[in-house]
Amino acid sequence: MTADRPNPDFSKIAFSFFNEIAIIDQLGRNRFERVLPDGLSIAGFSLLNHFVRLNKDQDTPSHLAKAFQVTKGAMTNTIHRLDALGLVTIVADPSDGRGKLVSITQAGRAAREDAIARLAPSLQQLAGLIDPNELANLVPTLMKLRAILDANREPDPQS
Amino acid sequence: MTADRPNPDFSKIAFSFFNEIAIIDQLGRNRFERVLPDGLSIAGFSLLNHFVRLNKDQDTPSHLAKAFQVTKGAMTNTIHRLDALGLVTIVADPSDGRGKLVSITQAGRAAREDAIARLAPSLQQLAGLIDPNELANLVPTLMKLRAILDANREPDPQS
DNA sequence: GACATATAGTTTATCGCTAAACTATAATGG
DNA sequence: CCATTATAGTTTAGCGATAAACTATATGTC
Repeated sequence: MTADRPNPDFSKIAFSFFNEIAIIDQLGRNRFERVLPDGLSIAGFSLLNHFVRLNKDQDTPSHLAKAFQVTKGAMTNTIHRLDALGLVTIVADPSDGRGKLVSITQAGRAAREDAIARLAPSLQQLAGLIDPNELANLVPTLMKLRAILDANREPDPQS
Repeated sequence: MTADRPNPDFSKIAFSFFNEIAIIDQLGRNRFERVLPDGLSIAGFSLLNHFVRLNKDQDTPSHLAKAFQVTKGAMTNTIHRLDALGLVTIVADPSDGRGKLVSITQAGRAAREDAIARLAPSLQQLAGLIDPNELANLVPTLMKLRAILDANREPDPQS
């Protein structure tokens, strides 16, 4: 007897949810971006971090774009900025004439270390303000939601 | 005996948390933005929605910037775009020579209704994929975190 | 009342992102 | 083998946001 249009409660909840998400993203992004060194953005730092965390030192732009769920254009931009800073190198993929291979440089590793050190005070402040368990408990649910949103978006505009 | 630098667990949790937040924000923003009418962005829709929800029909740009936690420049941009679309009007504040007053127009109310209608299928899809309770349970914690982040940011660069 | 300071809004430069058009190379299948 | 189609990467235009510089009006203080 109901439905046909979305449950009004769900709409309200979803609106609140996405609204909080958007503000937290902005505040979090801002908080971290301002302590990052020189020309390093969160996008750049994340890329460097990716190489270190996964213990890779080579990856293709296309694979990186997928891993970070950004468009190829966005990844081109991020990579080129890091390259200009000497934090990654870009070479042609010998086994695929279309492809390139991105590697983190020694300077890139150092920049990542430096960034982490600079992030520390900010994280430390948060650690004193937020219950780690509360935060930890959120993560699995967020991951699930992210997966649902990811799997159910409009046919890939661009992969 | 520990500490001095942030608990490594907390850092990891915080990284995961903000990472999920960023991706969800992007996916959610994208999902909704693409169904919005003509030149209406989420920023614009949110502003129109603000007027209707709070049953206001006048507000100052400065107050709006604070309400949405964006810079004045961002709000100038959003308002001017809505004005260009005829969805709000901007007049000088008679009681303050510096100020302006923004009002939603009849067309603005209609555009909001239209936007909500267009959002419906997307929300309905989500309602079928996500447990509303799970989502609802997240919101209070997110609000708390948002408040903490908001209260503890670097001295307002610009208010 | 005059000067210093605070507040309202705009502008410009920069960044990250998307979308879409474009180039070049690969893979597929008649 | 050649034509079609898919994939890798780049480029351009546009949007929302920040930061910082700037104009104009208010306010507060001596």
